[in-house]
Amino acid sequence: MRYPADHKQKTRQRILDAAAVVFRREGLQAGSVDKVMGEAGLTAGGFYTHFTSKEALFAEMLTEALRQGRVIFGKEDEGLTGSERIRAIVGKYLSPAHRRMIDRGCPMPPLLPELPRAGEPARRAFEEALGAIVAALEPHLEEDGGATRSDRALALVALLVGGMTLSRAVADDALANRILAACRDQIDASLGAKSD
Amino acid sequence: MRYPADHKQKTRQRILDAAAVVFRREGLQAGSVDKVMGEAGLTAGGFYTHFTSKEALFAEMLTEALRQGRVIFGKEDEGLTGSERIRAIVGKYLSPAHRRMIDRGCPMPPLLPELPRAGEPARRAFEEALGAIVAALEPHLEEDGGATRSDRALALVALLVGGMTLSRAVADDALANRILAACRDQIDASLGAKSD
DNA sequence: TGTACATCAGTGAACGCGCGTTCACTGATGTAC
DNA sequence: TGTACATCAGTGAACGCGCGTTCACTGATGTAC
Repeated sequence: MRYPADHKQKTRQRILDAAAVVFRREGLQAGSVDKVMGEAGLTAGGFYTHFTSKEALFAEMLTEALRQGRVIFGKEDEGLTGSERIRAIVGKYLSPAHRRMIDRGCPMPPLLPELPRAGEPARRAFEEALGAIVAALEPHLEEDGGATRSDRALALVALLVGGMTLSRAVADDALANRILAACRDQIDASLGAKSD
Repeated sequence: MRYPADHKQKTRQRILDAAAVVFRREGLQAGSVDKVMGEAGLTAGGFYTHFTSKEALFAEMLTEALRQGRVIFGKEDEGLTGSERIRAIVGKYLSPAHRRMIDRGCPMPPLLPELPRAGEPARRAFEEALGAIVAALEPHLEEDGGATRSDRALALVALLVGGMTLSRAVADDALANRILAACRDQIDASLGAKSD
């Protein structure tokens, strides 16, 4: 090998990182190969020595972005357990800072609606990631009536994703923050007791 | 006037109806003027006698689709009140039938993530519609601790939108239905008492 | 009633542009001697 | 150490295509007489 062994691999990773930013900001359609390569400091032509197609890049980028998110769900505030742990995660997720940070934030709110239009690999990647997120959350939740802990985790993820999506869709900042607070309060209440 | 007075207006409405279908199915970027006009049985060139731009069509289509949805939130199951009314609305919203019907269903799950990328008129249209939806729901909800009834309505909408988005993003039907059921159960529990 | 005409909603070809993808080439790199 | 060479990641021009938008035109319509 005439180049350092990891040279190509590092470039590939740079393209993946750029794609994560561009696709979250612009969506699957408007996030073009040109824009991704430009964000990575490269030209469009070289793209195909690293990936077979734009669709393949999207699926791999989604897999990795979800894996990073999973780590956050799993590791953040590791000292805490139970409802305290859930409250800490929810507080960070449904925050104005996360709302503003579309292109570095959770990939679910901007990209999930693209999945019904995207290919099978992207959908399967998401299913797997969702399973891992649920697995990370459910030890800290309790059963409630007929609802298992993983059911409660699924509903929690739905509320997080829906709340962030709604909040980002409105133009008025005060309303956006009210939406986030309302969702946090709802979760607080459902965790029992300690509502304010 | 050489044509019937309402001829042009009916065509305009046909284009709006076609746009509602095409944009929900394909998104704002991939839903082209050509496709919309084709869906309406027309050719692309005639579009600009009815609308000034694609962006203007999107904003007007969104306004109308949300208005229709608002009517459903407001009028469906008018005999019922309180938590029974909420349960009826939630049952229809978080149903497998609605999950399958992307292009005739609620415009929020497929289109809200486009709004941060779309123009101001579309965002304002959504804010107004969200206010109306909240107004339709809140009489049937109760305060809980620090959360007002409109806060609870906002969180409810977030859970509906998030649940449907998650459900449509997975490929496996059984998992999709589990997600819908988990969200329905979560809402049931938060309405108090009558959980199963 | 029948014919000539004015209207205008809609057609279809054309525009400049950016898309995803291909491919002949370049030039920085490390190797061989 | 210095020079000639082989490698291959990345360049940039080109492809066919569909986009949003424009505009000269068409032809079905209702009106006038």
